[in-house]
Amino acid sequence: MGRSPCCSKEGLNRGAWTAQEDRILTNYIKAHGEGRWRNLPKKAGLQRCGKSCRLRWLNYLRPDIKRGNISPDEEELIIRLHKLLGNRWSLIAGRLPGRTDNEIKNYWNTNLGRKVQSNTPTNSQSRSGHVDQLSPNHQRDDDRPRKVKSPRHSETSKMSTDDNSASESPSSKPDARSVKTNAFKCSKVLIDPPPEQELHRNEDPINTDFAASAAVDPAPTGVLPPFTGNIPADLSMDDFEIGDICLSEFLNSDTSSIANQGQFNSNNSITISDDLFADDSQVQGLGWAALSSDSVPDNHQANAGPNFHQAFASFLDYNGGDQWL
DNA sequence: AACTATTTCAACCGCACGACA
DNA sequence: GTGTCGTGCGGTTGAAATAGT
Repeated sequence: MGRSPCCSKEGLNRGAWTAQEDRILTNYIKAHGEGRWRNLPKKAGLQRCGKSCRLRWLNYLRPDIKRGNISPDEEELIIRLHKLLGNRWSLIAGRLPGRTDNEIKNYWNTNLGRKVQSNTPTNSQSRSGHVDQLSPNHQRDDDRPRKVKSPRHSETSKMSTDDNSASESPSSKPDARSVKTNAFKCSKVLIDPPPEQELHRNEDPINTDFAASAAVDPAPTGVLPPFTGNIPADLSMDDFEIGDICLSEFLNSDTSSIANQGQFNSNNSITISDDLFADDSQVQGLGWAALSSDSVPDNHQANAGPNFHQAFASFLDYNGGDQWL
């Protein structure tokens, strides 16, 4: 397609940003807002590529960036999300307020990838091609003690942003949801379906065996049963497709908005709102997610096995006992 | 103290996608 | 339908920091 490069690279600064460049970029964006990255450097008076400006802002200068070490809770969430999503760092970042995809990617490559690998002795990384992205100098063959993480403040850019974080700590924004919210690139997510006997497939929407399945696993309509354990071990990444938009929307939504999209029923089925059916891609996505099938029945009611039910609940920050509707 | 090896992570790169003309 | 623009994504690189000798 012969695209021209995003900017002429001649005469542009590369490498680490200086405090002055950070200041210029921050001031410009505060005054003019984000976007138009290609023209931004020229207008702001920066000798930088537009992409570089965008990256610097998104990964470092934004006021809602959370700094400091990844907490154990965040780490656990990253592991769980990575298990479901693979290397879709922006999606994962969307569930970690204040964290960037770049930061999570780096953290995974330097810490979690190895940790997860050591916890899963056999071929856990080969399923979808992730957990194998360690660059050569990241690969280690033992469990030597790791260096204590310490700040790598350069004399340049870090200083300016530390000021930033000090003045606007994440704790002052308890409701910050995420740094990035949209991620549409994921084309396929694969999850093992629960064991066959746990799937209440809806072969015939008119004549389903809901009564029988509800008797096996009763739960009040509209209320998710508490999920206290880990993701079921038999949930893995094969044989099961989820559409892009559905999953990203689910993962980037709070439970209140999800409540408008679907409802868990007493028989472990999910009833999907008409709104979702307005978009075929979402229908397919949710259909696959709920049914491990590639269709959704006419009555908009899809069935999910208990395992999938629980996994979804956990990923959506479900807090036991909350009402979905 | 000096040097080398290792680790970390900010920044870069190429590509893909949606919007638009 | 085609090409371009604007943007976002995931993979990779390499400078700097740190640990080890």
